[in-house]
Amino acid sequence: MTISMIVAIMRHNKIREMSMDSVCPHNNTFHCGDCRMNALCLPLALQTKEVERLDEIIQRGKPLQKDHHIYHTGEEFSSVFAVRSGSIKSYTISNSGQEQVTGFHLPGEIFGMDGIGQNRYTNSAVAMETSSVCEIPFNRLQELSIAIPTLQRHFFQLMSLEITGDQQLLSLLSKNTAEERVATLLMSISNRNFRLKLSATRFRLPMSRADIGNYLGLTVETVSRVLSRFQKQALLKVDKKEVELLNLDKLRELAN
Amino acid sequence: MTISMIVAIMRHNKIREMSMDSVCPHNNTFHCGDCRMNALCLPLALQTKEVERLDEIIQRGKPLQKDHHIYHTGEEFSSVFAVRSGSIKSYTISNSGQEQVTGFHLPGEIFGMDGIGQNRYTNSAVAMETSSVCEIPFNRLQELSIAIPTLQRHFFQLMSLEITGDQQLLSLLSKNTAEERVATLLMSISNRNFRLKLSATRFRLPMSRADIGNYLGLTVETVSRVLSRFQKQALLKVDKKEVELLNLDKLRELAN
DNA sequence: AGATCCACATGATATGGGTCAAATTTCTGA
DNA sequence: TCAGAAATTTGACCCATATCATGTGGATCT
Repeated sequence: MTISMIVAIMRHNKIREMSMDSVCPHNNTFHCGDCRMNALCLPLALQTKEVERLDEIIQRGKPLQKDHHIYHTGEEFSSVFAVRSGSIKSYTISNSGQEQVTGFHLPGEIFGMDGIGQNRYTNSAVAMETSSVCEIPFNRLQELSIAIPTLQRHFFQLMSLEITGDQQLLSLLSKNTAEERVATLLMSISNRNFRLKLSATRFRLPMSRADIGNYLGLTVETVSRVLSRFQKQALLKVDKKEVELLNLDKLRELAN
Repeated sequence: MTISMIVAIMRHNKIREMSMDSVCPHNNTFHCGDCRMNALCLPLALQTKEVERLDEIIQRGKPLQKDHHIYHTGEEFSSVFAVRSGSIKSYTISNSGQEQVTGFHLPGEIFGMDGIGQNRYTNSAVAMETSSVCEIPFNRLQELSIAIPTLQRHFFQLMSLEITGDQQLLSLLSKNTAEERVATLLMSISNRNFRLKLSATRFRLPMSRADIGNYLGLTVETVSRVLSRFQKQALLKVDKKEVELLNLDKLRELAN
């Protein structure tokens, strides 16, 4: 028995396990209507009947282990994805061959929209921890958008928000110091956790220091030093990936 | 006669002139079908009949003088715009109160999509020279997208391309040197000029050095020094805003 | 349990581009 | 056409962050 066979079996078992875990008792499928995320995710702004139609096209609960890819740069685009649990990292390989982290995706967030423009993904997407995602075939979503104008509008909005988010990040990288950048990322995660009804002050960073640095245009060393400095100033406490924000006001001020 | 009156008259004459210049002989309106840009702009990928329907909703040829704004940050979103002639700059005011240039728009390009997400423009848009733009009311465009799925798809693609473009810029800012950044911008403008069937090697930079620096996350001084250095290395010739690219290979290599 | 590896932390040093200053050129308005 | 303002260039110096080096603790494999 080869290693790849073992991996395949493990993967298969994992899929079973995760599916069971989220299954609707009577018919073995899981619905957007039942998902914890439905107030934040695509169903947002849809009516019950419409959610049911969206439900039909979504392939739910794809489970993924840490470091497993959802798609790679250059692969043919077919779907966008919603994070159901865990966390996903998007990145490209820049012209000069280095990785560039372009985003971190938390539950309820949609990713993969970069693939629409050229009909292939420009980013790769990888699970930063055990995660599950819903797959939304884009052709079906387009059709449905014609039938449900609210959905079309909502999706235009999502893409627009991605644009403005990237532009804010541009501004951050081009005008702000290392401390401001790190504080901004911490506040962003804090706010997104709050939206998820999780603690805004105590959470686990799903990404490595290297990913943080890459995303913020800094080196690992700088990220590490900034976190140490923040801890010394009692702005927060870090222990490995666990963070506790102690002085939200000051951090918010840094993040501005 | 006051200055503002003279300006008003000049402006009026300018409007007349611009309108006349692009007027359809029989009914005093200008159509997408006749526009030089129609192979690059929104009508791309539409059939003749469909272009006529798009035509009906577009307000064409809004003329603008240098430094006139099309919209400001925070204003209610209503339309996206296409550049017909001239060039437009998008920028936001960052949290810390400084200007952040987020894009330069050349003829055939669409801008204003940042407003969709929050129903207000997050950027301001200003003419960098005498320009004209077509206004596309977004509600009408959405309706039309339902009737013409090709248009819906095309618009999704446009937005996705804006996302990937911003992400490439992120990578540029976070990983590349001043020389690489400037070379990348020059090659970008060169390529876009080529697409417009203009010279790829000799053109006028519509933006100031300050705008270039701001866009690329550099100071004016650095931009100026890089251009001088490039000239010393015979990669190009700059005379004020006129540029002639002399060594495309080397510049392309820097831009990678 | 020991060996290996990897993420993270921290110190020492180097440097690209920022900052400040000043000269020069170009634009603008009367 | 001229004066003042604005944009650009260039030089000198400095600093935030990169780079290089080394150490430490925790995880993984055998």
